Amino acid sequence: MQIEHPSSETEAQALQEALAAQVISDDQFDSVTTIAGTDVAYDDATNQLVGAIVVLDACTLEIIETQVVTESVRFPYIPGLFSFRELPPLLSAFERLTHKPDMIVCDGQGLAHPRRFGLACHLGVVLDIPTIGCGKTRLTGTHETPLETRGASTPLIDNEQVIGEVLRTQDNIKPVYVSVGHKVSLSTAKEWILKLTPKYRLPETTRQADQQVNKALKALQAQG
DNA sequence: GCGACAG
DNA sequence: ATCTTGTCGC
Repeated sequence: MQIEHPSSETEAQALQEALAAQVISDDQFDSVTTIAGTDVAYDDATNQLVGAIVVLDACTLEIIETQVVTESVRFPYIPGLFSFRELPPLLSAFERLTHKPDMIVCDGQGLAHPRRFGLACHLGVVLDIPTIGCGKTRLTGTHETPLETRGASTPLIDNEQVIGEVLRTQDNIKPVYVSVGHKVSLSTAKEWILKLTPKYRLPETTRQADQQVNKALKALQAQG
């Protein structure tokens, strides 16, 4: 599976604007028994990207399957055009999965994006799978600071619209930025992120994917 | 014009 | 992302 590879920034933006119309921001899924996390890291020495998808049991959060791939960079990192860089390795990893997840939590924004089409939306639309965006830092929008208690949240606003939720996942710890990816409502996305953060700031899905990516990155650097 | 800008 | 200074935040 491959996405279209834009050859310019303008072309990429136009593609996002066209695809953004396909995003569904309501709950459109049945039961969620497995949930996956994704992460991508960059290796300076070889100019390659390492992408990982880890599938967890949605109830016990035990790991069911892991797939890690290493590929050459096809698009530079440009804020707002993040998905064109990270999607290729993630799609490759997804194709290899034996256990296709019922939902995916992405390491980045969904609708909380200048053109309402962040990585989570792009992955969700391309795979037609429910996705949630959960970023560590803000890309766009303004917000009040949520209370310091776990579960507290404030709306993320851009152009008079609610594009996401700033959610405190642990007491006195910096909040995360939750937004709709595809086929999952904002309120449902928020519930899932809370369920996936019983102990740490970031969702277990993201943490496991991050761990796999760094393990592969270390192995890559040990070679040459 | 300057600053800000997911990873 | 990664590294690092220094400590409100507009």
